[in-house]
Amino acid sequence: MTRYYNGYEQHLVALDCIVFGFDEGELKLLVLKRKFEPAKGEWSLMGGFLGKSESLDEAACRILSQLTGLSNIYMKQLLVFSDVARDPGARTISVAYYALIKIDENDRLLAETYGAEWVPIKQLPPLIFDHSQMVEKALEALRRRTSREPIGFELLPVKFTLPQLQSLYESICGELLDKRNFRKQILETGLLVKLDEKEKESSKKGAFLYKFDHNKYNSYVEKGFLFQLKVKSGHIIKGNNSLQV
Amino acid sequence: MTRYYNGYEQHLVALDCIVFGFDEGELKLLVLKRKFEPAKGEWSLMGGFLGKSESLDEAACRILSQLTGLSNIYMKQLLVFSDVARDPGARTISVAYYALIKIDENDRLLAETYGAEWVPIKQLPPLIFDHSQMVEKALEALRRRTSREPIGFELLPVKFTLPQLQSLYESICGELLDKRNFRKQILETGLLVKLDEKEKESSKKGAFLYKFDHNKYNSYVEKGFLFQLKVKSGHIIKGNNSLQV
DNA sequence: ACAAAAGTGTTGTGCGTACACCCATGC
DNA sequence: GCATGGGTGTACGCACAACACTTTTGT
Repeated sequence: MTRYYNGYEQHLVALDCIVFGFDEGELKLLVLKRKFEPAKGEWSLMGGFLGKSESLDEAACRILSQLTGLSNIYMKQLLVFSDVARDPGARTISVAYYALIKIDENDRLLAETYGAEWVPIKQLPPLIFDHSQMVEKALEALRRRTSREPIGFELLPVKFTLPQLQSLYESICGELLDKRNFRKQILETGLLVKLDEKEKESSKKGAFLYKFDHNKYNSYVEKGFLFQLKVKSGHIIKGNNSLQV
Repeated sequence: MTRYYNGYEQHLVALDCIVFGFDEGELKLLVLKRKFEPAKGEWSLMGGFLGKSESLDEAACRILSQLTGLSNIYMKQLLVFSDVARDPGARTISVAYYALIKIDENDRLLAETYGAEWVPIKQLPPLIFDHSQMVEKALEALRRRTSREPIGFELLPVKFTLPQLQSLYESICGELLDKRNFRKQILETGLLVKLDEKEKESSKKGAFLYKFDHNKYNSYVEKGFLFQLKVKSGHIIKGNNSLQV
């Protein structure tokens, strides 16, 4: 390939990955103790640098997989951070990605192996550089997308109960929702398939398991239907305003 | 500053700017005949490279001002494009920005001076590289933002008429709107100030001019109000489905 | 006088919201 | 038998969509 554009500045291009998971009824974030200078030992997002022969999307997947062993994950570009002094190690620009993970036992072990940790988003430690800002932006993006598309399902196991789903939505919006309205709305979409099994971990009665109908969803999307999941505008119900994500 | 991160690949970081304007009742885009190789002479967005001592936001402003003489513009980061082969001139990644401009006579001359041209978005010529994709994404972003915040006003002169405003919204959503519903909704926000002047260019009767109340808007935003301008879901009225942007 | 665009109100209905009680089970 | 969480239906009010005629003025 002929080289044009000689004489222009070149830059280190980093990627940082905000990895969301949902576990024990809480929205969690995967963070890592940084293994190199500068800021070695401090909490950080999963990061790495863009290589010569890969797109950013590819690099993001590679980095996530290198640092956690995870693959096949819903990932999305968020925003580039480019303050000249954002990284004391060198002038870098960093492209933030966010990822939604269905945490399972396997992933929990993997993350541990790699020294990563799932931290409830309400109890995040301070992160290096501008990583906390990145998390803030990612949360806003997650909220916005959740109200437009059913991406919440990317955070749940294949089989899940309605109370789990509701709890997930509540964690994301930071508001408590009315059980009956929630169930009505979510079932009305026709995108949930009720299974014949019950989950009996979290209650004596047990809750029915559902799965998300990806095929139906995709065919709706092709037809141009939009899903405005209306759960966003739910109201706070029992004086508990302290639910903050 | 100590240098860390040695040995990682460095990259050319380009910026491309999708500049929207609204003129003669149409949504338009500012495009440019490229002045250098590769693809010299073909239509392209306003572009340039990130410098050593500037953030992307700063670079975007600089580039827009260098290529068109425009400054003080609403600008927003859109998305990074990073396919390895996206630019035949060299491996570059490009950060797309979009800008909203109040076209006035002055700007029209400036753009001409710089060899830029305002083209109706319905009649865009093919653009180089992945620039057409960028425009597509920018349009989606514009539509989304328009339904959430009153950014449409960034595209109109300080004083504007309601028919103009409606026509702008129609251009953006690609749908015709009902006059009465539109006026009711938009006036109900309380964000428009009716002036004592009429604009008489486009009709014999003349239409009252309004201005947008930025102060009121900002104070609402501070109080945490959200503006869901509901115009998005307007319906097509007179069988004219051909309005496509 | 007529063409062309600006301006103006009302009504129906569907959706979102609020709300309270029974059910199944494990201990 | 009781505590715990799962599951269910209805009524009200509002906000959105549909809809047609009058006004002004330049030619």
